[in-house]
Amino acid sequence: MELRFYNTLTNSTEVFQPVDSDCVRMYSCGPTVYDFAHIGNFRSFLFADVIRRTLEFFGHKVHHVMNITDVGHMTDDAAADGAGEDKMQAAARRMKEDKKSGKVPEGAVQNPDDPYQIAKYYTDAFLADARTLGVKVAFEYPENILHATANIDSMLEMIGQLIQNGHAYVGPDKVVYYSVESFPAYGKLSGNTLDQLMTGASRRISDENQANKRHPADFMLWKPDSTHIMKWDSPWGAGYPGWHIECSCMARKRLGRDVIDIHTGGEDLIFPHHECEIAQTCGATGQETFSRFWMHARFLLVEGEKMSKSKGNFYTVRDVLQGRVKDDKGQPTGIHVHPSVLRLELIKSHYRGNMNFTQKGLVDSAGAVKRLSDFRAKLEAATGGKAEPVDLSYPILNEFASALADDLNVAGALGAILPWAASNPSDPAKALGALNRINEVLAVAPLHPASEDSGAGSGEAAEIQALCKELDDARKRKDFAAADNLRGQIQKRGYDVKTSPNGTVAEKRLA
RNA sequence: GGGGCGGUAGCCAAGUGGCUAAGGCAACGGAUUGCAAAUCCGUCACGCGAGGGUUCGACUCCCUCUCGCCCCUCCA
Repeated sequence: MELRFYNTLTNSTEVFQPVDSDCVRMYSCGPTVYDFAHIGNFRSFLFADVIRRTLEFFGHKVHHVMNITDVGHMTDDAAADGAGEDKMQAAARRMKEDKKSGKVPEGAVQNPDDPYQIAKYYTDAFLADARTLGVKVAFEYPENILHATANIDSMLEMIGQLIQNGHAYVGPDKVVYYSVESFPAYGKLSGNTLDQLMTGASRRISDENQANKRHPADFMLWKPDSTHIMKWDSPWGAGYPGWHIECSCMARKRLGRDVIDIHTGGEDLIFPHHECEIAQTCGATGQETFSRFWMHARFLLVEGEKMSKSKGNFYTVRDVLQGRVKDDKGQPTGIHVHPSVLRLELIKSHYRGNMNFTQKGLVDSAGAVKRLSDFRAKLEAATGGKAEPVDLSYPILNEFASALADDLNVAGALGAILPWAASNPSDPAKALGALNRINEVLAVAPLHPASEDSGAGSGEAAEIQALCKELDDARKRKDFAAADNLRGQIQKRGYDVKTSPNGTVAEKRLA
């Protein structure tokens, strides 16, 4: 089956073919580790995960690499926003407050003034969240998730190559800049052209800083700064690297190719980040192409609005999982969300449209996850767990695959399998085989055990069971008022109450 | 101002130049139930942001407008 992806580089949907047929090499822009990653970040990471899993579904071997930005970049290279505080310093300040208030566990970060400790704290949190949500590459740390600070050498090497190739220069301020005019293709990815950028509407670039550059769009590769919180020796003085260079270097180094297959990120990274990466890599390698495909996920909205801390709709993964999503009255629901539910919620709509994250959507996704899980349980019961492998000629699998092959149409794929998951297949062993393959991509059923929810406490489970027993007793003696009351109590604690042949059963709600 | 993406029922969300515009949720009717839940059966867009144009025929192609989102500053 032909795989087609929308390529930001050409603004069109193209048939995907790897450069080398042995393996697809893809790189995803990962998180900065100055704070917890939020669900918008994870929409992008999960989008990359779905690409990877889809490629694997179609039989490709995939080498997926992601970066962790732990260099203490300034909030702005040119201090144009007035603050100009180093992000790592800001994190340190926040960390000290959080330690005082007990938000950071005792001993988690010994010394907040050590940027590596802060980076480690948030890196660990990111990896934990990513694994909880089934992001495959997170299980390949540290081989395929690379720290920028561990790769300064290759950045220095690439900067040297760029100077040598005439793509970079040392400005009067001793800063090493990339010369965008030396790279004619600059702007191809984003559609921006140099003259348009020059007259850019933002006007937030300081004149002082611009005076040192040959062109206003020239960007920093290395900044000598002996006062910076994180600094390394270099031929251009002790300092730190520009933001864009790490991805160019680490993709090349770890993937072992000058030209890779797929590069992913959020839509905001198209310009300047990815544009600059292309200029750097191609400037250094002399190739015309850095990545054949550039794929970008649109932004996530929360209840129809931009996510922002001031609006109170800013959620981390753990906020959602631990029931801190607010309902329409602005109160936390208190209902723990199963990771599979959040995963599905964040991947279920097309990546090229804005996604609206809502409490209602979460409940919706919980229903879908439950249906798929119940379906699996039914098939396993019917077959004793013995699945028969099926190929793409199996009708449902074919529909599922066709949708995915068409620019990652997850919603279309779900449209095919959800009614199927409510049916009674005549060949349960084959159906189970199909479900297994489908789940390689979706990874939502069975519910993976990495759930923090599983620690709900055996005490609670026993209590709920006792309440169910009481309920059954009440029903037996036809004390329906008491029964209704007990049912209400159980429901209030986040369980669905069901009547089964073996008496009342309570199931924890998934969202 | 420039570059890019999107607007499909109460909500989420596919899709196609021409059979009856997927699927899910919600809602409604029925079976079932002490009542519910779960489950099962059924109903639910004469319409695809607005207006033009091309066409035998467009929601799908073209133009204009409009709304939303991202970027031109760090940001998934």
